[in-house]
Amino acid sequence: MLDIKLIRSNPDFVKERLSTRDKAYSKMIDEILAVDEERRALIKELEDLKAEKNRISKQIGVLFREGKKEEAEKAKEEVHAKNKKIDQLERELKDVEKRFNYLLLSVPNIPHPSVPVGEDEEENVEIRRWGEPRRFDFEPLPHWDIGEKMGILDFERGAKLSGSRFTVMYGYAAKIERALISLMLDLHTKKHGYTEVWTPVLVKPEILTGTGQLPKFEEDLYKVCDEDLYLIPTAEVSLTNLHANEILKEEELPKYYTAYTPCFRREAGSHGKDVRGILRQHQFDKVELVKIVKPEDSYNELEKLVKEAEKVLQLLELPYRVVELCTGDLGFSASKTYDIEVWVPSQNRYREISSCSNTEDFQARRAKIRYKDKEGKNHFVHTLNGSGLAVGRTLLAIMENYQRKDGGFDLPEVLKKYM
RNA sequence: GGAGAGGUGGCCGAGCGGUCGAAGGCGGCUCCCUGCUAAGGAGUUGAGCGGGUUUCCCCGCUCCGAGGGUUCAAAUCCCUCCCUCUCCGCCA
Repeated sequence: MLDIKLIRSNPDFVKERLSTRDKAYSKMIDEILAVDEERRALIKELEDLKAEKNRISKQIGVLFREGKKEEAEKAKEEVHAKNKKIDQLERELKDVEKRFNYLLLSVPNIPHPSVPVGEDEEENVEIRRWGEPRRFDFEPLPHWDIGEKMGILDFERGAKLSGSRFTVMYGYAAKIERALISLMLDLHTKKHGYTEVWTPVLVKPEILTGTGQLPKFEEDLYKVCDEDLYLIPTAEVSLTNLHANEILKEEELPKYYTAYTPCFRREAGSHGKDVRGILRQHQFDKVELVKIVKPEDSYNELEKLVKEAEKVLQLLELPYRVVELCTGDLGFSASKTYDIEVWVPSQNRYREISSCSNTEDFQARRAKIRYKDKEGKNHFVHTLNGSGLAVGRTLLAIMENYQRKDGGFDLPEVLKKYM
């Protein structure tokens, strides 16, 4: 959520920056400003009335004590009248506030000035590459062929149990999945200073509002029936909201959290995209990294975060590149995002395996995560998140990059001790 | 799921219709005392929003688990919900 004070004091700046995402936001800002004005006028009127009412009410107490019954009764009537007006104004304000909040919650974050301006992923900027894509002396197979032939990936039965984009894994594949999770968690906790966390995967709507998935992206989420709970699309949701509505002490920062969780996404709007294999599933495993830091540190921390995620691919010796997302491809909550893309031989291109973002105070403001500085003043923290990494996609990358001519595949050296 | 108890400021804990944003204690901060430390003394110490002044000062509104209700007036009374604890039941 953007600071309404910023929108109020500098609407042109906000519009200009948001237009690099999409031109349509300009109109939205104007609407917000109009509703905000309406809202504040109502608040002023209401508060003046209440102040008056409170004053008289206190008097009534005094009058009764002094035995001035008649005067007290007269004052009662007066308050009665005020209450009627207050009631009406309060209803109006509630309406206006609802509209105001919805609008404000629907505005995306302002891209950092360093983010390249562009329309879509075509205009993302490659930052660096690591590793050489392997040259095969045979035609490399897609992982679904390898997996089915080996009898370790079962798409048919996945569909039987749950529908399309669900997969069953047996034996070797299931075990590698588990080994990868351990490898990643060990790396981040032992080498990068993260605290391992285990979280619920069902969360309340306000939690998803905190990180930005709601109210705008409800169609991407699974909601349980009979209860007001949603399945998390990423552990970023649970981890970041750990400190929702808290005021942290300055010396508690930074906080580094990592968690393995399954993630659930409806993949609405991705019909026909990546339908084969395990690249895009409704349920997938991910090890997530979340940082809660002081504002002045957040961009340094973002660079570190990307490198921490990259380290996993380096250990697994999988070739990858890092790209910086352009304004048009930036996620709703992010100010700046680096994607890590792993080499996928069967597609002859790099595919996203991690997304690392600094949301600055955008999520902190929604989730009310603050810290108290040495002078006792409260500030919003900055929150960052990144995949470290998407586990299913890592498995897929291993299967394809390490595949052999005989239809099997080798195991990266580091993984062997986890098997 | 059933029965009971309870949810108050950073923490503990009093208040049970007006004088309560809330006693008291602990903790934090400032000052005094002190050769230093400990002890002692004095003061101060919640958050959000709106407005004024424009800086860190003032004014107003709101917040005592959440939401409703009664009342001129609710932390205090009533209703609903949520959460915690104890016991029972069920269960991986």
